[in-house]
Amino acid sequence: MNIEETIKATNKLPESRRLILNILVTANHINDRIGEALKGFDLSIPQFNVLRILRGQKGKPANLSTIQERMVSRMSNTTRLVDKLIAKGLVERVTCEANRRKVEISITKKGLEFLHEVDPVIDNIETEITSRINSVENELINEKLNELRA
Amino acid sequence: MNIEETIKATNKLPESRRLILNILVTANHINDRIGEALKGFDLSIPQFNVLRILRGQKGKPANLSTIQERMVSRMSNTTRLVDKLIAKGLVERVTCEANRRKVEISITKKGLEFLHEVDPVIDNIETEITSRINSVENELINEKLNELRA
DNA sequence: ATACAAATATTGTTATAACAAATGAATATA
DNA sequence: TATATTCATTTGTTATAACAATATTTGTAT
Repeated sequence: MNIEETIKATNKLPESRRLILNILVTANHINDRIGEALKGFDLSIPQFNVLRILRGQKGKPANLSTIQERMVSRMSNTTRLVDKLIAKGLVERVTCEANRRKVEISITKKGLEFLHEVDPVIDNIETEITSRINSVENELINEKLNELRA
Repeated sequence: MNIEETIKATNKLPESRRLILNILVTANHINDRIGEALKGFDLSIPQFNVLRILRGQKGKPANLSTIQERMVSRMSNTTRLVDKLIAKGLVERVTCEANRRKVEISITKKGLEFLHEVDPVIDNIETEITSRINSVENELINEKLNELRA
């Protein structure tokens, strides 16, 4: 289904707006699918995002600003987001000794095990969605999206 | 800049996740740009979205469910979103005589004039972003995004 | 007609996000 | 060294979103 149908646009959209809307609607669709799956794990998308970032650190702790700059969707209060993950025992935080303004945040063993359970569910969704186009097309869209953000 | 750099991914991303992340990050980028511009008009993105939907009705009022199914980002409480627009005098609501469960929502003259001011600002952003790729590429991405949502 | 179910919107409540201000620590400057 | 400035995070407050429950009207079956 094309975007015009999807959002039931009544009048013809200019080419620029059509692409913009399509990207936004598609992103929304993806978020809905992933968010729905994460609900089964009592995890929000930003929380999942932070967990993956911390795992990506491979043991090395991250401070708040590092997390923020790597998040898909930048957010104002990452502190409280981390608080939630700490409350669940998935993450831990110690104040950095070298620079006591900073904090060192890292994923716990429990957090890693938890992610390990969640991963395949999300992987399935991601591959299911992207499998509808081929590798060449995938790569092309990647390039073009990069250009749009340039 | 590619997504790996943009989100500073430490390890190589599988092709499926890379595309998914790229779409999400790009959508976020677009929303940030548009949201920033709308702030000058004291308007949120969903509010702007509703106004455009109502204008698209060309005089014919819309009820809540119609608005919801046309929104880029489906939301649970459209009632209160419309309330905000009514408070600003940009929209009006009367209960539908034919089916008194429904309401008839329409954009006011003031709302139309207001949109007319906002439009060029958003148009500029949309064309500025999309002008970085050509028409053929634009069309191709549109098609492929449609397939991803299929 | 009456009762029951479905449609449509609203309201209440709780969680999350956005924004601004404040804290505390490090660094630069005089 | 004292003071100001900047940095990194936290906290308070307000706005918005998500979720569940509640009207209210309509449609349907008996």
